[in-house]
Amino acid sequence: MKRIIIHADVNSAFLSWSAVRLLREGACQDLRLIPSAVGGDEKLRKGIILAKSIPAKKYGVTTGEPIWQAKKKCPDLVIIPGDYALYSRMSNSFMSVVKDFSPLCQQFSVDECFIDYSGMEKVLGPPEQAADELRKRVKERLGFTVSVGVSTCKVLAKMAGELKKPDAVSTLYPSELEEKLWPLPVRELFLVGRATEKKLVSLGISNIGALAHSDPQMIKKYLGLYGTTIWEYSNGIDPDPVIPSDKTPVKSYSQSATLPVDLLSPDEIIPVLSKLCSSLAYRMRSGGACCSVVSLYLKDSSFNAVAHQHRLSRPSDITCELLKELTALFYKTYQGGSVRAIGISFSDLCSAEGFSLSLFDDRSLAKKIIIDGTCDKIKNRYGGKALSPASELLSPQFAHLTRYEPTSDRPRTFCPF
DNA sequence: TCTGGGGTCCTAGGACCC
DNA sequence: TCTGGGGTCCTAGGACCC
Repeated sequence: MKRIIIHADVNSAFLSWSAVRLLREGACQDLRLIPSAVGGDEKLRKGIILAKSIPAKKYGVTTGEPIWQAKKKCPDLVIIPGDYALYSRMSNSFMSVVKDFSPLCQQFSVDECFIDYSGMEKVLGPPEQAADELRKRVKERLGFTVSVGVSTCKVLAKMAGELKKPDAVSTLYPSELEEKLWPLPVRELFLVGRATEKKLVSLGISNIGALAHSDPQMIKKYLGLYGTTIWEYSNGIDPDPVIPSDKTPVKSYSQSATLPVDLLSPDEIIPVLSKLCSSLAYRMRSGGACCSVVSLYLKDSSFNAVAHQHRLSRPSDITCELLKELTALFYKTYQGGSVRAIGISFSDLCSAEGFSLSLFDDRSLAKKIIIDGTCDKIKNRYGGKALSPASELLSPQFAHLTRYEPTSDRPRTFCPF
């Protein structure tokens, strides 16, 4: 059976989603049609471009660049703030339409997915026709556009979608590689970033065709396993199957925050660490997981980052245990000076099922587990702001770090641990 | 005026064991 | 006194994606 993969990608997702919402609320201007962008808050030192409209792209505005720099390129650029709750709802709506179209789909990011269409031609018609049907359905039901790519493997379907934007269907079958893929700069290939581009160019390889025709042993010698992968991609080889999203386990949880002001001492930093830890531990428990490795990174005002990690003697999902480990890592990492950003992650995950129960023999642990469980129930019922570490009283400016917890307007109560 | 946040995967070096 | 090599685990850091 011939393999057919379809890839769908929302055009300028964050910007489109905000634009659709504003139009529904009565705005007369469609942000997608003028130079515009979604940007972070400059006052909170998060002033970068998160998504831009196609007209903004024509001015050279790029995702990830500082807002002031983008405005230099395009003085009339309209900047709107991000709305993550909206994006999460829009992403879910998008995936519902896709799943309705075909259950054999894999969500690849907030605004992208793959569908395995193999063997479905007899029921739903030629893949190009089906892809166009999906494009129309999303536009009619949700009001935003997608680019859809069709090919015989995931990487080519994804690259196909890049060929024509917005609101379009493109194919990139193996027979079309020479015409459509190979003339493109090597940087356009999936997984070729700035560093790899530099190495490839130094080897005399500047377009995808040159990579496809190069000696794979030589590429492997310079770029390792990764080199073999991109060489295969350039030749349209990608056996990676479409795995439904509910069958792809989460590998790690992480949370980080750039602070509105630099912090200068452990007394200021530890409360933030505590906040991140309780928020992330809650998220991990909600996912039914325990971790065996905790990591911490600190970024100073010069953007130098240091990271340390530690393997636990046994897996844990208990907030105060995780915080104890993170605090020890902090003192190992922190050499004094200013801290601009702080991040933590929990990895090497295992299922929490039955695990906590086995720790109940230890009375002090049992207490901690009960405390976490009670806090989680309160958060689930009354929202993440219903409970906060008492340390937050000393640093209320960091209250916004819990954006992954459920929201509620109920009054907050401080919890003494 | 600078430069977010959440992920995955790979590599390399050191420790340790057999 | 001087000397092996293979395997695994742990940790730090980098590259890439959206």
